[in-house]
Amino acid sequence: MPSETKNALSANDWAEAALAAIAARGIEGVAIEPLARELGVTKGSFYWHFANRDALLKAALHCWEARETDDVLARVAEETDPKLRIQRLITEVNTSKRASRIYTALSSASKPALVREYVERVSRRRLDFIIDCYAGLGMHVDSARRWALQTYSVFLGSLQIRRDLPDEWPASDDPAFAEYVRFLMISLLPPEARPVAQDTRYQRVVRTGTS
Amino acid sequence: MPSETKNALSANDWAEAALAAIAARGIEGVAIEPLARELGVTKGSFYWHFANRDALLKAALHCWEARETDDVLARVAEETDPKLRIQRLITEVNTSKRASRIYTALSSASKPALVREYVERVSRRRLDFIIDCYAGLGMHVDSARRWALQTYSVFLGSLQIRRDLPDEWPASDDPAFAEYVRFLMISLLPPEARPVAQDTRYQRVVRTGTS
DNA sequence: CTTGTTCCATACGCCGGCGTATTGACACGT
DNA sequence: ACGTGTCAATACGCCGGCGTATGGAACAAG
Repeated sequence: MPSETKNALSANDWAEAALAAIAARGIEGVAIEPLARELGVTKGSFYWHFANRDALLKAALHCWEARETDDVLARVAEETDPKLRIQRLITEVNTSKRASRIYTALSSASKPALVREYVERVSRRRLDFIIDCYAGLGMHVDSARRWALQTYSVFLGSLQIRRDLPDEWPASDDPAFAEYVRFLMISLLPPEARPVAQDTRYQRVVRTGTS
Repeated sequence: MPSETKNALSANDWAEAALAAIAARGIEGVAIEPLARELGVTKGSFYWHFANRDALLKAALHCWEARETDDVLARVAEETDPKLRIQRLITEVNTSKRASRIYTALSSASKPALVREYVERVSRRRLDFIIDCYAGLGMHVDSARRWALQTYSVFLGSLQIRRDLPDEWPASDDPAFAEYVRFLMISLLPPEARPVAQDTRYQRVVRTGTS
């Protein structure tokens, strides 16, 4: 019987620690002995739970995929209105720093082919989801694909900028941040789906030549 | 006298090889002995040109910064018209795979503080340049900043997507690629600066026709 | 009290990469 | 011919991480 009693470590504890290590030190930072030290144990523990380092990586990637797709996408998918869905996607730009660090670390990893497999699957599921969001607005597939590519690019690029230039990125409580989100709400939605209220100046700008 | 005669290796050769290694295997892939093997020499050569591994990294980063800012930005800056400048920036999305791999590898690197310093400087110079482009269109600084953030995000995100989902990204000769670039040309320019010719086609595409 | 299971510690051999020290092979001026 | 400077090969010690082997503590069941 697996026991969650006592202070014994579980395989999941190791996987979580591995994810933390990826976020902190990259994929190469997932080393057995340092992790064991952090967890207050020795390698002996690890090799009881896992066959080798690759098995640990696989477990960690499994956790990551679950959280990064099933969880996040399900959270956004709660919103049934396609327009509000996209808006929620945009605000998700401000996700945790940890999540973005893990993503870039995995994306830049070249060593185990295993990693690329997970990254590709997660990316594809995300992109497909966004394409569906835009398709839900009634546009053609090709068009939805373009809009989705742009929106996903903005999402990924924002994570990157927040990492590379943390000072340039407005904090969540900064009015400039809300301003930027509103800006994206307009930019990343096709004209006929754009929010109609708020800033009339934006509307005047956007509606040039239309109507 | 430094000699470019003979088949002797120069420090620059090592720096270039280091950049190639970063592109291929990440920052951790910059290891002296493997690099020496690739270059057909041994460590003895390396430690004559450099004090240690960090010195090599520094030299490689220096090359990278020069190429990634001075060169690229200068190439775009040839275009004096701000609108055409931005358009040229957009087409630069399709830069070399190697450049994007190096960038993500460096950006995700956590170990040497040296790397972050270079990444931050390059990123800032790029972003400032884009902000200037939009400011050149006559918009306010705050607005230019928002547009620039969006455009740079699209740029970075596109590199990421090309890496994570190479299949989803249209090839340069694919008509879908030209289509997407035109789409971005419109999306990433404020309405009053958008190309007029394509405007009607854009509207037709966006309309939810069933055809 | 023995026996078995679960979880971890210790000790070991191995390998790859870093950095140093020493030596050697050419190239040149004198 | 001889030294001097340039660039590279060889050999060595070190360290950190991987994986294995073995032993042991805790605990439950009989």
